[in-house]
Parts: sequence; structure tokens; C-alpha cells
Amino acid sequence: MRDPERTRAAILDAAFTEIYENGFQATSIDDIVAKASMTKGAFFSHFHSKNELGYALVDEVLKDMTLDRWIRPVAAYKNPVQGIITRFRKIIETTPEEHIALGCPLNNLTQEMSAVDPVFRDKIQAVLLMWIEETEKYLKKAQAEGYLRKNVNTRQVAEFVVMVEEGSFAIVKNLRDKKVYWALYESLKQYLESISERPEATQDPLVRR
Amino acid sequence: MRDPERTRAAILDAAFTEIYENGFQATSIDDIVAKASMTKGAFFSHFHSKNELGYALVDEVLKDMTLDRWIRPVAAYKNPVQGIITRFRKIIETTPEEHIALGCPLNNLTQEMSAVDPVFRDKIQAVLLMWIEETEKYLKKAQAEGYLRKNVNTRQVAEFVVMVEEGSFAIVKNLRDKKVYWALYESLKQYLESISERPEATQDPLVRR
DNA sequence: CTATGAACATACCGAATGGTATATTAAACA
DNA sequence: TGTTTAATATACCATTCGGTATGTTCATAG
Repeated sequence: MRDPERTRAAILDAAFTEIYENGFQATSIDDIVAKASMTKGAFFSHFHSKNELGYALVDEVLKDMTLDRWIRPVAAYKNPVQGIITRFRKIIETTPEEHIALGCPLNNLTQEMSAVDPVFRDKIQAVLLMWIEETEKYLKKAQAEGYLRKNVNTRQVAEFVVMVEEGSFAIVKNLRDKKVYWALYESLKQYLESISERPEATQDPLVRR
Repeated sequence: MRDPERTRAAILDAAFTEIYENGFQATSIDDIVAKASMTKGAFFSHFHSKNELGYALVDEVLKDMTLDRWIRPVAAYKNPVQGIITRFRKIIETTPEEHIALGCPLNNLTQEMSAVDPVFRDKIQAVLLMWIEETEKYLKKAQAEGYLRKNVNTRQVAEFVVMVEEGSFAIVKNLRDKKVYWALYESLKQYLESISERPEATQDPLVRR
């Protein structure tokens, strides 16, 4: 009946939802344990402090979430540049309406806690760097296979792509208008095609919109 | 000796700095009045609540700050597209090292308060929309004067440009590496040139870096 | 079977914080 | 000049919240 790992996971899960919806500072430990149907005793037997819960959220939840959403699916595409473009589109398509107003969980925590707590900053920075590095790997592969111009700086493009992916969520969160996503999608596509070796190879074979 | 307007301005000024450095929720009213060398009595005679101070910050400080930094200076350029590009570069150049880690004040407030308080959300949205609309005006002008391709959707590009301007500050805030700015600058430049009628007209006459 | 420690529950505390009640001072106006 | 009112100061309050102290229960090792 007692299952510490499940308890810990349940706390992380409840914390993720509450913090995603209300922000880290605006979420109290009482909110979290109530959502998880537990008590403070359980909470503090798994986390030494509220901040440590936040750190665990970044390390154990947000990191994997980022990989699952933005990185791993790209591997399925022959042309990685098309993979990045299409992945962006699919994320737009599959993001439920309620989540649009909430933005990207990683970015939210980033903007709220990065300047306030150096440990948060370092841990979030590590996730961002991983995101950029993994994106750059795809770009290098695209370059090696003749999809991307040889003279482009892959690190520079990777940084731009990740910034666009995060920045898009951030601005749409505020404008609360999903149509803006499509405008940003078109611009990202336009940009990536402008540095592609054979732009026609990035054409999406599926119907759009 | 008594000067309500100056008092109010001093409170807004102190609040801006404190909130910029620590976030809205992490800043207490006591922090603000201490910084402004006043007392709570003065504070509450000018603002009914902490939230109302925040609203005034958006309406009276951040809105103008955005115009001054991103919009008005662009008017001085013959080619508005070059104006946007150069303005982005100049903002990078003139942002002091300590402010890099703090990001964009508007964006910080946005990400922290937008999902939590609908009034914040609406007020910040208004500033963002103004930013986008003013940017689009420049793009339309550029189009009319033959700098920008006639077939580009100026609204779409304006949304992308503003997203890049905000998103760049956001990611550099976390990566804490000013060099990333230059990479993002090059990418924005590349993008805007790819939709320009005469790309050579966007060449910056000054030495870069 | 029992003892031991980890997992969870309950009650509580001290500090911080947004806000108020009330006093005081200074400017404006009659 | 005297009065009134807005501006500012001071003291205080109620609540919230992170965290702790102290149980209690369950699983597992010996």
C-alpha cells in the first residue's frame, strides 16, 4: 500500500500542474499536497524545501518533456531541417487551447526564477544548452547530407531556432491568439528555407492547416 | 516641500527597479517604500493596492520604455528594415552587462503575471499589440518605398520581429552569454534580408562588432 | 516476531506581507 | 488667519506560508 516512488511522482505531478497554472511563487506547498491528496509530512519526507522540489521539477520533469516535445521526434525525418519545421507545426496543432494561455512550462519557470535563484538559473540553463546542442546536431547532420548550406554557422542557427521555439510560446501566451502561431511558423519556415541548400526539400508533404 | 507627483514618480521608479531585479511577487511593498525612502502611508495614498501599482507600471512606465527603445528610434532611418536591424544591434551594444541577466522588464512581468492576473494580462497585451502595430507601420512604409518585397505579409513579419526582440532577451537572460545576442542578431538580419527587395540596402554602413 | 527506520499524518510556529486605522503635517482656499 | 483636505507617517492586524516538532503506521531486516 505504501509506495514512496509513486508518492514522489504524484507530488511532482501535482506540483507541475499547479506551478504551470499559477507560477512557482504563487503556488504554496499546501496547494500542492492538497492537489496530490497528501499531507505536508509526505511532502517533506521527499523534498527538503520548496526550492528543492523546483529543482527536481527541472531535472526530472521539464528536461525530459523538452526532449520529448522538441528533440526526439525530429529524428524520424530524413531531412532534419524539415523535421524541425514540421515538429514546430505539429506542436502548434496539438497544443490544447487551455494550454496556449499558459505558455511553455520551462520558459515560465525560467522567466520567473532565473534572476531570483542561481540554482534555478543553472539548472534551467543546462536544459536550454542541451536543447540547443541537440538542435545543432540535427543541423550538422542536415549540412552533411546536403540539406543545409555549408557556410551557415550551425550553432548560431540552433540558438536562433530554440529562441524562436520558446519565444513563440511566450508571445502567443500573451496575445492569446493561436493564429499568431501560424504567422510565426511561416516566418521560421521562411528563414530556414533561406539557408537551405535545396529549399524544395523542406516542403511539407502533408496538407497544412 | 510636499510634491505628490514627484512622490508618485519616485515610488514608480523604485518599484520598477526592485521589481526588475527581483520580480513582482518577490518584491514587497516594504521593499519599495524603503528604496524610495518613504513610508507605507505615502504608498497607499497613491496606489490602492500592490496590483494597482503594477498596472500603473505597465501603463505609465513600460509602455513608454518600449516605444523609446524599440519603436521611436527606427523613424530616423531611411530604410525602415535597416532601422529595425540596426536598432536591434544598438540595443545589444548599449545594454549594460548587469542588465543582461535581468532580461526585458516587460517580458519578465509578462511571463510572471500574465497567467495569474487577467488585468495584467490585458494591459501587457495592449503594449505588445502596440509594439507589433508600430513595427508593422514601418514595414508597410518599407514596402511602399521598395525596400521590402510586396508579397510579404507585413503583420506576420511584425509579429515575428517583436517575438525575436523579446525572445532574444529572454534566452540571453538565461544563457548569460552576450555572444548569443550576436548570433541572434545575425539570424534576424539574415531573415529580414531574405524578404527584402534590395538586400544590399540593409547593409550597415558602420563597422560591426 | 520483533525492532528499527522510513514513510506519512497532524498540529503548530515564527516571520513576512498586504493592508488598515489612526495620527500628524503641510498646502490650499474661504 | 483659520479651516479643511490631501499627503505623509506610525503602529498595528490578520493571514498566509515555509518549515518544524512530534506523533503514528507500515514495511522490511534480522
